[in-house]
Amino acid sequence: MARMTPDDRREAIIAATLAVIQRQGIAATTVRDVAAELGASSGLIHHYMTSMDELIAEAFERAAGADLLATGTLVEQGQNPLEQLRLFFDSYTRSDGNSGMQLWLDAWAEAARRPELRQISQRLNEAWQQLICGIIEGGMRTGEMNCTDPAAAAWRILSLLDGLHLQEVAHGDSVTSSQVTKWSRHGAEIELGLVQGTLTNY
Amino acid sequence: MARMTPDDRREAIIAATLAVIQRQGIAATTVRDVAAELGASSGLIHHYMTSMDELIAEAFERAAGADLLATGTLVEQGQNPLEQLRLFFDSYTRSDGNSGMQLWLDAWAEAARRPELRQISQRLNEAWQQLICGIIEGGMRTGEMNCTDPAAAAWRILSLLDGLHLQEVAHGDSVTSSQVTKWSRHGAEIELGLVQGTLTNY
DNA sequence: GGGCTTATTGGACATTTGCGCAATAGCGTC
DNA sequence: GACGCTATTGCGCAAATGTCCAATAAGCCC
Repeated sequence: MARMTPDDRREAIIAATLAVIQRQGIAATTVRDVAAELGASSGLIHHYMTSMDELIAEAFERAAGADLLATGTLVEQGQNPLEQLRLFFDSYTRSDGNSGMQLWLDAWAEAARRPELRQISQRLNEAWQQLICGIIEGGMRTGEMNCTDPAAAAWRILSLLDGLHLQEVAHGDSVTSSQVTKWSRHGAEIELGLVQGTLTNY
Repeated sequence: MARMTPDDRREAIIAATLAVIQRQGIAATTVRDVAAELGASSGLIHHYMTSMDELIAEAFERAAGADLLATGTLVEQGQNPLEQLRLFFDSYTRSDGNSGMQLWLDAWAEAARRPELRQISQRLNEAWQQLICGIIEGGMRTGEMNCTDPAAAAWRILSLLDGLHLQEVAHGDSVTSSQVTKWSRHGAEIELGLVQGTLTNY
């Protein structure tokens, strides 16, 4: 393997870890898999990461953080709160199918037993809620949206989305992808006092 | 180890498995751990269970099935759909703190890797949805509740509850237990056209 | 008490895992 | 071109895991 700068190599390792995690899930990811994905030896991984846990935590943060950033950037391009909310749902629902959600399922389950992972998972989830909350507050200022408690509404919208998406990813066909899309938007509509169809037909 | 009836032994194994799962999670549960918990040899486990997956699946089914049955029985005692819905929320929110939900988090995450577990998890989740759906349909007959699609509403109510509860169990303090209680009921109120406070103040 | 059925044992086996370490080789410096 | 630093290798090790199996012994029927 070509010799690299420590910084570059570290990035490459995280990227490779990410690829493996998205393919097999956190629980099934091994040092050897990452090394193979990287095209390097397993010893190299341990030269940069003190433990497997650190590797997993770092990769998860990178992956989940990237999704958040992507959606956040997209939302910013919306001209008004309603359009921002639509962009949010578009981005969230589309995010490369199920691999991203499986990552979250693993993270939530493991959070109870891996403190580092819990911290990251919690921080990112709160950031997602903040993103929605910001849109709602904007919508209340313009009068497009209406609710009594934006923070609570944001948690409900996010949780409904996660809860539905979870069923789709874990069980496949009891809740379908299109139902997740339709139902989560419907939930947001009645939550924010929007006319039915505002988020689905446009 | 004292010799037991196959039926009794099987029960004892499942109980021991459950204890280990609740202590360490599904992913970290091993045959040897279960044997130690049981105070027997590891070989005995395989005399009754053809594989580790079957063992996990059976134990999960027992625990999660019992919760469902308990809530279902409680709901049946409600005199009218509205009271049934209240009993449902009471039962769901109270169920022995977080250990039950952590079990579900493990199950959802592991479902992708353990086919038998996925099947059971899916069946039970659908049963929960059916339970809620039945209440809603009853409420529509009596005119107490109002919604366009009871099945979809049931999935939304369940998913919102799971999504919120998930945050509480995984992250501890970004969403609190009382917020799960309040917010999930609020979601059901607006979902079913109930007056605000119908499910929270009574 | 003898014999039969089978619950139970306890370890063997192959595989996989995270991790460490001595040896190797790539790259910059003089 | 030689030298030194260190990125990289590739194997080895100990521990853990699911599964299997021959040996053992506990209960039951006669």
